[in-house]
Amino acid sequence: MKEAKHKMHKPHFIHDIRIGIGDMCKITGVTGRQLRYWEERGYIKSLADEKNSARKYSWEMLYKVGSIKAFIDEGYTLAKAVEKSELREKEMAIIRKFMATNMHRVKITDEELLYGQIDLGKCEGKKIYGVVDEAGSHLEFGEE
DNA sequence: GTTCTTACA
DNA sequence: TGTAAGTA
Repeated sequence: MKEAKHKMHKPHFIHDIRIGIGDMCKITGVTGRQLRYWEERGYIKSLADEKNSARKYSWEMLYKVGSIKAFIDEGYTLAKAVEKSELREKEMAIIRKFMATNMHRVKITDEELLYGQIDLGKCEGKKIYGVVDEAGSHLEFGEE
């Protein structure tokens, strides 16, 4: 009961989404020919449908295909696009881990422009804030 | 109608 | 990578 804790998703969660190749093409703009080739090269994976041999894709693959497609549209070759996509996903995983522990609170300063102040905790006694505003984004010390 | 594999341009 | 052919 406890080992499955992280797998206990409700049916409607995105992790249980299964997308057919047709929808994958419409959503990402990648052709079926490309999807089969990418899979053949080991860049992406698909789940074989129980009944026929039709492919089914997970939410993770939908995201990955979209990511690869974006890099290809930027001019990267398929191999480079996959490399960039996988690297970025790992970087994001690390960022999520960090934020899960260090992002104590986000104060929204402008809902329209999406500006805010992220409480990143303390470092050597000083409060640290990640600030996103009209100037872009930067770090600030909190006053104490 | 959709998807699959194979093969050719 | 696009497309055509013949299936399931």
